[in-house]
Amino acid sequence: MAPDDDLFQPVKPVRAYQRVAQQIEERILSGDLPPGSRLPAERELVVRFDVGRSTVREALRVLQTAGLIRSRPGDPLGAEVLGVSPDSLSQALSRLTRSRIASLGELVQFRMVLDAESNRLAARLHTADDLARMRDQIDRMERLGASSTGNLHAFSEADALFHRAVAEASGNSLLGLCARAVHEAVVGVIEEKIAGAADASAWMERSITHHRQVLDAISSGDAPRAARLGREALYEYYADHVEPETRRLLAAAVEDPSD
Amino acid sequence: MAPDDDLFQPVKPVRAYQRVAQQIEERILSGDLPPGSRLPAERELVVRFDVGRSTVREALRVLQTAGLIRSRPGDPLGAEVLGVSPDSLSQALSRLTRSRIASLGELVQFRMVLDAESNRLAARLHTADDLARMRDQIDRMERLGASSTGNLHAFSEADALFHRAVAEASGNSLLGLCARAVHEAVVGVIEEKIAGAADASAWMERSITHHRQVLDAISSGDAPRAARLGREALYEYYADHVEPETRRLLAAAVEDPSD
DNA sequence: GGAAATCAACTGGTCTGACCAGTCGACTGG
DNA sequence: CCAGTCGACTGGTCAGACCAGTTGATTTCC
Repeated sequence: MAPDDDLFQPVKPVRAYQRVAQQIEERILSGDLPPGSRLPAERELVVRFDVGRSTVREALRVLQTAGLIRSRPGDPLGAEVLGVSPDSLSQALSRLTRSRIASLGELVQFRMVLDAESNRLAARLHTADDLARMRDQIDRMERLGASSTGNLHAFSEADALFHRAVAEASGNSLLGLCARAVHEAVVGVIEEKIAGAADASAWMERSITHHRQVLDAISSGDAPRAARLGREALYEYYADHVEPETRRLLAAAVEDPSD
Repeated sequence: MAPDDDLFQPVKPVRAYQRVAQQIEERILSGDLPPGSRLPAERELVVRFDVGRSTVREALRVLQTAGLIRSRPGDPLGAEVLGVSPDSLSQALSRLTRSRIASLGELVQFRMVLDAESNRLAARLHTADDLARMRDQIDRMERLGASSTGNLHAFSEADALFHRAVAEASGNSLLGLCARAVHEAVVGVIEEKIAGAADASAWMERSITHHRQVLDAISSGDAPRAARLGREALYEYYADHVEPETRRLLAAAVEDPSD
């Protein structure tokens, strides 16, 4: 191996706040500071790291932006460790979309891929427990839908939990995490545009039917059908809301002849 | 619609630095501050926003962490606007992995899904230009491989450009961006463990062959085959390096009967 | 004795003012 | 015309102060 010019590399200055943030992040990611535990107070960190308070605060700001910690004025226990969350993921995705680097259509198509693959893998690798969790959420959705109080919040929470159960069954948490992040990014982009557009109870009805079909496909191990159902549902739901010029992307993604 | 209790929602305090950061981010994402343009100096922002310098600095720190701006001491022009970059995406993914929320196996499996879907869509939607770009990179890889100088850096750059070309052809930039982010996260996790392990020139040889096959499948519109090739290559390359207990995940992902 | 009001000791959020090392452009001396 | 100097910036850091809010112990009042 010829050590041509890789021997010396440009040295980049490391700011004090970076060293502080990195040390704390290391402790959190390694598990030394589990979620729920508390960081020392800012003024305490100042003496421990031997830096100024502004430096500590910039470090904490970075960690907070990354969703690793949360701080609240007046809390005598110090900042709370949250652990790793997909928040920063969805934030990054939402930025990509809002800056029009990625269109809404791409976002939805991306989620179609993610959901379809989650469903496919879940159909293959699920356990009885996984199926029970999914069934529970569908039952809950049904109760909420029947009561007609229009409690959409609880309904979409059950929906989220269903998807989480599928992601767990798939064995790949990344798929579920990313799907959730994409979903949040989509919501952040179109927001109210959909919110009250359609008749809520009719929509809930359809949603429940769809979830039942997915559960059926997964529990019977029909991977291709589970995947296709995931894609179709998203297409049906979002196709009318994406930019016309990207709709063909969705169409290409939904009509997958391989399954 | 029953406005039960959604009428009033808990009000959450908005910090001064958040308002500052949000205003600047808005200008960047909207295009008012295109990449390459400059922000006013910190002390200038202080008077414009009418806040303290620490507040301005925390706001800039947040934006810098998100990869939206870059600042350098002494620069009389102020912080440089970078525009939206996928850096924060890969950073978020890398954190998920390092915290062992996502295992290496999941990461690789995730990339299998991403690459396979990129290839699949590229096989359907490619243009002649796309194909030319891919061919260019393969040619470049071949020249680099033949010269046997072992310039791995340039080789992997050509590899990255090939994948970017595929992502562009697929019409979904998100797929490529995420794949790249995952790739960086994987590299960050196993790093040298692979670097000099195998014979470099033999590996380049195989890599070139694989890329030729993918290009062939894409240009002939054979979507299922393109997808399968993408999965298999990753499996072949990484299977030995993931944790044994997650290898079955990879196996489940690679042997997709649907294509 | 027990519930309610009070208070002191914190917390994080913000501001001010200062100093440093580095960068850059203009000025200056050859 | 070029090299060196110098001063006016920059961002990075620190110290110290004040504020509003939370908290828990203390005191007050029924």
